[in-house]
Amino acid sequence: MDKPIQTRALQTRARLLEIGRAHFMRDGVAGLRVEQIVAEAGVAKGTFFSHFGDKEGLLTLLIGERMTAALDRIAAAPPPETPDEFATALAPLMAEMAPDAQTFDIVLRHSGATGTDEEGPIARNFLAQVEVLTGWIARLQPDAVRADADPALLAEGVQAFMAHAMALTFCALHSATGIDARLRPFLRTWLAPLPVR
Amino acid sequence: MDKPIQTRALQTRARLLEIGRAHFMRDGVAGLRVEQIVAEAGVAKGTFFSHFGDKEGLLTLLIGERMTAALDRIAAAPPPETPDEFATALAPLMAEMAPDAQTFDIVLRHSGATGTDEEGPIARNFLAQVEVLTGWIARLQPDAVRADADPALLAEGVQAFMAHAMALTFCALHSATGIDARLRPFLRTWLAPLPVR
DNA sequence: TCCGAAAATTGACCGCGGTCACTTTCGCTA
DNA sequence: TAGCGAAAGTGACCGCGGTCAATTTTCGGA
Repeated sequence: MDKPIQTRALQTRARLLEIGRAHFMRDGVAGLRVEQIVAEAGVAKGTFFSHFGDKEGLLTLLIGERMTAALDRIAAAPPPETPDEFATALAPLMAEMAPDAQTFDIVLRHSGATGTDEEGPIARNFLAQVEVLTGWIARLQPDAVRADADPALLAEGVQAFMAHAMALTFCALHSATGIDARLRPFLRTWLAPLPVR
Repeated sequence: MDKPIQTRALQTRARLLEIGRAHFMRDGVAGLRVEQIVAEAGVAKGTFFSHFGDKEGLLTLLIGERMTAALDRIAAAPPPETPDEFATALAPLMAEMAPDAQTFDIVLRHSGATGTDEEGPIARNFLAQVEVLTGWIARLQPDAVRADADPALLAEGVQAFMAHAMALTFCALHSATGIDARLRPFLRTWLAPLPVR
C-alpha cells in the first residue's frame, strides 16, 4: 500500500526536472532532448523513462507548471467586467499554452482527462480554467452577459474559442494580429446579451 | 517554368499512395510505417521522402481526400434548417476528422495555412467548410438564427465548436455520448436568436 | 544515334525516443 | 552485521523517421 520513495530518487528526479526546465525555457519543446538531459544529469537513459514514462511526461509537467502559474496570476487579478476584458485577461495564459505549435499540440492532447484517475497537470489546469471562467461569468453585470445560457456552458465555449484563437497563431494569415484581438470578436458574440449591445 | 513530371515518377507516386491508403484505411495513422510502404512498393526509402517530404505529407493527402469526400457529400445534401440539424449534418465530417487522436492532431496542425502558397488539402478543406457553413447560415430562416453577427464569423465559430467537440471524444468523461450530441448545446447557444427554449 | 543535363531513385547512414534484462543501492529485520 | 527483498539505476539494443551524396534513368537537341 505504502510506497516509500527514497531521497536518492527524489534528488535524481529533481535534477532531471531542473535541467529539463532550463532547456525548455531556453529553446522550447524543440530544444528538449532526452539524451542531452540525461548526460547533463549524469544518469542513464533508462532512469529518465522510469521517472517520467516518456518525453511527454516531463513536458507535461513543465508546461503544466507554467500554465498553473499563469492561471494563478490571472485568478488573483481583479475579474474582467466585459467580454473584451476577458480576451485581454486571458492573453498571458494563452501565451503559455501556445508559445509554439508543438507545445500547443501537447496542451490540446492533454486537455481532456484520458482516464478518471491520473489526470495530469494540464487536464487539471483546464478544469481550473472552467472554475475561474464560470466565476467571472457568474459575477458579470446582467447587462454585460447573456442570461439565457448556463455559465458553465459559456465558460467551456470560451475555452473552445481560446483554442481556436491559439490555433490561428500558427496560421500565416493571422499571425500578425495579437491573440487577444483574434479572440475578442468571438467572445463579444458569444457572451454579449443577444439583442445587440 | 515548366516542370515535366515523368510517367515513371507518377507511377511510383501512385503506387506509394495506394499502398499507404490501404494501410491507413486498415490501421489508421498508427499502422502507417514508411519502411513498410516502401518495402511493399519495391522502392528505396529516399524515394518516399522525395515524393511526400515526410510521413505527414502522405498522411495529409490521405486524410485530406477523406475529408473532401465527406464535405462533398454534406454539401450535396439538403442544407440543415436548425442549429440542431447542423450538428447532425456535420457528424460524418467530424468522424473523418477525428477517427483517432493522432489523426485529429494532424488535422488541427494543418487547419491553418502555414504559408500563403502551398496550403495543403486539409487547410483547403477548412476553407471549404467555411464556405459551406456560411452558405447554410445565410439561407437560414430569420427566426432560426441570430441576425446580429456576421455569418462568416458564425461559421468560423461553428468550426471552433466542432474542434472542441472532437477533442472531447478523446476524453474519458465524454466518450460515451455521440459527437453530435456534444456539439448540439454549443451550436444552439451560438446560433439561436433567442433564449434557448 | 549520341550526349549532357535534369529528373528520379538509391541505400548506407544518422539521431533520437523508447525498452528491458541485469546490476547496484537502500532499508529493514533477524 | 549479515542478509534479503524491493527500489533505483544502468546501458546495450531496437525501431523508425529522415538525410544526402552518389547512381541510374529519361529525354530533347545536335
